[in-house]
Amino acid sequence: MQEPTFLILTALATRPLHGYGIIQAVGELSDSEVRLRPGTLYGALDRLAEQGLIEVEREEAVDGRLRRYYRLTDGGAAVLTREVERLRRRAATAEAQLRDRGGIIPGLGRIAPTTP
Amino acid sequence: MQEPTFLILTALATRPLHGYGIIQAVGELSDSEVRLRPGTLYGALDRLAEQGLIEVEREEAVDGRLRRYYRLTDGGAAVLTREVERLRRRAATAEAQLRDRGGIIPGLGRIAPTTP
DNA sequence: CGGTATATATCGTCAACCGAACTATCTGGT
DNA sequence: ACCAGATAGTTCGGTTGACGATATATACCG
Repeated sequence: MQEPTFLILTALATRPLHGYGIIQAVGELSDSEVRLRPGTLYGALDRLAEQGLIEVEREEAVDGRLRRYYRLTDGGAAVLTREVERLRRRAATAEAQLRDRGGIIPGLGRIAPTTP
Repeated sequence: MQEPTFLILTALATRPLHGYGIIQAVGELSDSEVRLRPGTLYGALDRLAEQGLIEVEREEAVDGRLRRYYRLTDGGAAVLTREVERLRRRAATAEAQLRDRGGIIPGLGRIAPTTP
């Protein structure tokens, strides 16, 4: 799962949102690091709905404009939870490897100290 | 950055490795969850070298077969470090959102405003 | 009256990953 | 002696998902 998809699920975790609301929520959740584009969003929305991770909660007509609200399904929440654990494991593994940067020589121990 | 790329950099963090060694290391680092394919690896290797995140350390001819060892550059280590922090932040954000699933906190009521 | 914000849809493109096939050598088992 | 399997690298074609751009439409503010 890529970052935009992950953030869409994250945004929908607390409450149902419509497309534009998701774009804003993702911006806030990522400290404005990720700006979701419409092309990314609506493609992802269709895909995630097809996979059953999200579903249309309701469709509202506000001033003649359609607002389609999406909700995270239980299945989607489960997938997101697993993904969170996955990210944590990856981060921990990489950090451990980075701490060993410089490497060791068997029998001699570390030659390059872990530079703080 | 996607998972295979992330794991390649992770594998190279401790010591230089040749292509096949990277495939094995990624398998171990991911608890056999990720099996890197040659097509993924060699494409990523070229790309990462072009970006300066890794570099060819040396080329060894063992029994007539070439072994090309790649090393993580300082720039690559910096990028990987930033990526680790990014993953942690994403994981923390998603977890916080998931905790709010349903949105009601007993005794306090809803913290975040409802759907606009 | 024009710019910004709200809101959704669609198009073509590109990067990255994936599976598979191919070559080649060394090692271990039968 | 032979074959399977591990080691090691290259290449190709296909698919997915993200991206940028564009289009449409209304509301609000200065």
